[in-house]
Amino acid sequence: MLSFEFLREKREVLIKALEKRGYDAAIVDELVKLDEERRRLIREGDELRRIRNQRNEDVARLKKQGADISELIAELRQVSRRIKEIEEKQAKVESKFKELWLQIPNIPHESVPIGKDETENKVIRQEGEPREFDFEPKPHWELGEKLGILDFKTAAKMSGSRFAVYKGLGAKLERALINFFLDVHTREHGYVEVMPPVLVKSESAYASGHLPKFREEMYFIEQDELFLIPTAETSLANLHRDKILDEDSLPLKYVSYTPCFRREAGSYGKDVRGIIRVHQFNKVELFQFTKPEDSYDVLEQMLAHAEKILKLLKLPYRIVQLCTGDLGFASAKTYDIEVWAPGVGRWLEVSSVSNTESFQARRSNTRFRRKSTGKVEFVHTLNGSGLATPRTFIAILENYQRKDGTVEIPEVLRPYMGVSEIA
RNA sequence: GGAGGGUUAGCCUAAUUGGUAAGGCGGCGGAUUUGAAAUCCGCUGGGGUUACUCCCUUGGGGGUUCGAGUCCCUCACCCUCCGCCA
Repeated sequence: MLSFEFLREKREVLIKALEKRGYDAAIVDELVKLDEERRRLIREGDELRRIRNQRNEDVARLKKQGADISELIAELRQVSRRIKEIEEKQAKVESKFKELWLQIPNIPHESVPIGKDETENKVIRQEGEPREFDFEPKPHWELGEKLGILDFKTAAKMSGSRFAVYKGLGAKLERALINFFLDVHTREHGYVEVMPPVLVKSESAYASGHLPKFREEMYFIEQDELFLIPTAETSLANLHRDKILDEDSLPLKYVSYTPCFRREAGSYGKDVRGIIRVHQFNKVELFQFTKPEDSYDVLEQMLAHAEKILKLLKLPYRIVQLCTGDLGFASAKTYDIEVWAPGVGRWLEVSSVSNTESFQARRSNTRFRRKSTGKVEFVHTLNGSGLATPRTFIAILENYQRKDGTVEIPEVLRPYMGVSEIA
């Protein structure tokens, strides 16, 4: 959610931002109209309430004196009726306004390149060289099935397409990755480990910005009106909802391992094989609450924290800056990290690091009191995967595969695995 | 699932039979001071307005009333106990 400032004083900035993102800016006119209507009703209602408050004091006083107040009360009954009418109108206008306002995405940071979709994202740099193979590298689903560590047939029977059963060293590798990620971020990068619920109420999904726009992307438990989270970000954005934090406590750094659930509606036929795109996956998520002036430095730090994992795993990757057309709804600036997967011959997104500035903080009403002024301000929130496991799993199988279909385990994972290869 | 108790501002705590939320702490600003402490004064969340001595805010929503923290209904969350389950 944005400050109303953008609707009133900085309307051109808002319209320009929407256009850059490829949104229809016509919604702004409607919002302006509703906002004006809303304010008109507030003024009208305030005036009537002021009269009512004043006259009610007269009622109390006169009643104590034993005077006849029946006329006054009859008059006030009228005033109350009008107040009620106005309040009803106002509630309608406000709910319409809010509905539209919640659909407005964040304003892209000035450093974000303008572009219409993911084809216009910018590759900023590449780290590590893709390995030269003296044989044709196989895709992970072939390697995984042959090694008996991934079972797609059984998963399809149990749960349908886009699921996988991990077995034996496959399951262990998955668990090793999660533990390795958590250990690096808690020990080396100073994050506090958090294990949040993976089922959340709708208001939490609104706060994180996943509702209303991504309703179709989330699994919904109708009986209890709960959503399965698509990312730990959804839960973590609510950690300090409706709180005023101490300035000294910032930045607050959290790391969470959670399963993530995505319906992948509309992606039929895309990445149907293997575990590139699945309905349920594991992810270790970094999340920070910062002061506004620090958030862009923190964005770079978080990118480095996520990169550290790939460096330790010795996997080649590249950093991509998302253009305005591909930027996430809540994000003002995002870097993606893509790892090289030689078996499928593609760069795969394993992390997305975003600064939402105060966008989520407004929705979640998360603020801090600034010591120098004593005033409350919204914090900035940032999130980044550190990392998502399936595509890291893919990259390990495909990059560390041998000609005979066996896979070497990266050095740093061996203490977690207890073995040096999957054969 | 059943019974009872609770939710007041950043935190803590009040509020006769319904008369419009009182204090304390913390924080910020100011006065005083060589500086600090102490003391005193003001401010403290949201909104509207050219502006104000204006409006709103007692967990959410609704109702009764001229007027609701207070009475009624409903929902959420927390605590205690019972039942069920792990």
